[in-house]
Amino acid sequence: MKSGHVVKPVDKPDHLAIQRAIAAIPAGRVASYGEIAMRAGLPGRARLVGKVLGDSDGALKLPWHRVLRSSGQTAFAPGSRGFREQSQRLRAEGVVIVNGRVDLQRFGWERNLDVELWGPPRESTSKKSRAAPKPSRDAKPVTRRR
DNA sequence: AACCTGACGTTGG
DNA sequence: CCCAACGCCAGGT
Repeated sequence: MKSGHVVKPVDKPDHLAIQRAIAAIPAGRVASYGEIAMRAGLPGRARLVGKVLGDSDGALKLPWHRVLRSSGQTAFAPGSRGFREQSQRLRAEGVVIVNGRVDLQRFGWERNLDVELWGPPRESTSKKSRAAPKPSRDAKPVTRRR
């Protein structure tokens, strides 16, 4: 049977790669659409990641709730069904959400070492961050050499 | 085929 | 921090 005029929702290599990447996010950690695209070998294709998730729409057993925007916010409108669903699932895994936002420095799958070692870029207009880069509390004993 | 629409991201103002 | 402009690309009209 070769007349495959019926294409399954997801069977493209790119989609499969994305699904694998999402499935690989450890519980209790989160990753941005861009990171997933990157891990899937598709840099710059964050949108495709959203597409895949939207199409599958929970049909697949993927940890979709661990995928956030690069800002640390969910892709759903605050207060919406999806927003609450995702928030709840994340909290259930121990992910802290403040103002509908997750600190990617702490819960990101691949955290940014630069920030952990050098602290936030430039002095934020905030009150702190003067002379105390102060690594994240759960920052591992990164044997910072050099 | 042109045009619009996204579970997005980055840069600049 | 908010917003606009692009960049990106698969699908639907």
